Amino acid sequence: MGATKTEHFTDKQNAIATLAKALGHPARVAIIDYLLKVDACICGDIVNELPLAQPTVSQHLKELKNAGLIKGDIEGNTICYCIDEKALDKLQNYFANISTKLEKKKKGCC
Amino acid sequence: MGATKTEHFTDKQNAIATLAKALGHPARVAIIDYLLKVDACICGDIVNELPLAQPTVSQHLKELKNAGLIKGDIEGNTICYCIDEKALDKLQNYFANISTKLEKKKKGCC
DNA sequence: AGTCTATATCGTAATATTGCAATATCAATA
DNA sequence: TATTGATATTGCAATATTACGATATAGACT
Repeated sequence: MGATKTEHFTDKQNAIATLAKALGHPARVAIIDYLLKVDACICGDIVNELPLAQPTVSQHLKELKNAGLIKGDIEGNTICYCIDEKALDKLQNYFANISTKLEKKKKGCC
Repeated sequence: MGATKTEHFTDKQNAIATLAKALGHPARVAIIDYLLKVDACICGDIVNELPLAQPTVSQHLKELKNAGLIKGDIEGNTICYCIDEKALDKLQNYFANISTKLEKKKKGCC
């Protein structure tokens, strides 16, 4: 035991959970924030922006990449990371959908 | 080592990470889905809806509650869980904000 | 009081995540 | 081709998460 029973849930639920999990660490939220702040996405200085050692940052970048939240093109010597809009659209849609559903209810017991 | 260095990140980043982390497991996404689906939020049957043992479900509910995503009122014998709109609004705003920022860019290098 | 039902907590095993030093890789450049 | 600079990978220790059986708690109903 100890391993998540992904097979018992729907693909959609697993997909949202995977994306949410990737954002479930402040360093990775900080990375997304930074990629948004920087004008272009030619970024080789993410490591300097974060209060973590280089291998740790590299690992967080890998996880964001695996989850599909960012993509990284090799740009000669450095790597150009940027946000993958598709994944963020998925999340935005999910939460927008929840909000409209909650609007419609509004009678709730609590 | 091994513990997340929350103190090095902003409150906002930590707040989003906490909410996202709470949704970072398919069972918890499934719980939110179920609470949305059910008309009223008088729900004592979440355990029967999930393919997990009762203590496990209880633990997931606790985590959602700690993160502020749901609230639970004791309703005599059972407990009435329902979604806490405030937390979901926070998430929706966060992703909506990202989307508009991404709209404005659009020139990106990737 | 005793029983049933719903939920929480405890204890614990299996697994995953976080963080970093050391090391590897690989393109650019001297 | 040797060196430098940027990033990835490996290996490992500390910690956290996931899951569940056993047990506790507490209201409802005999």
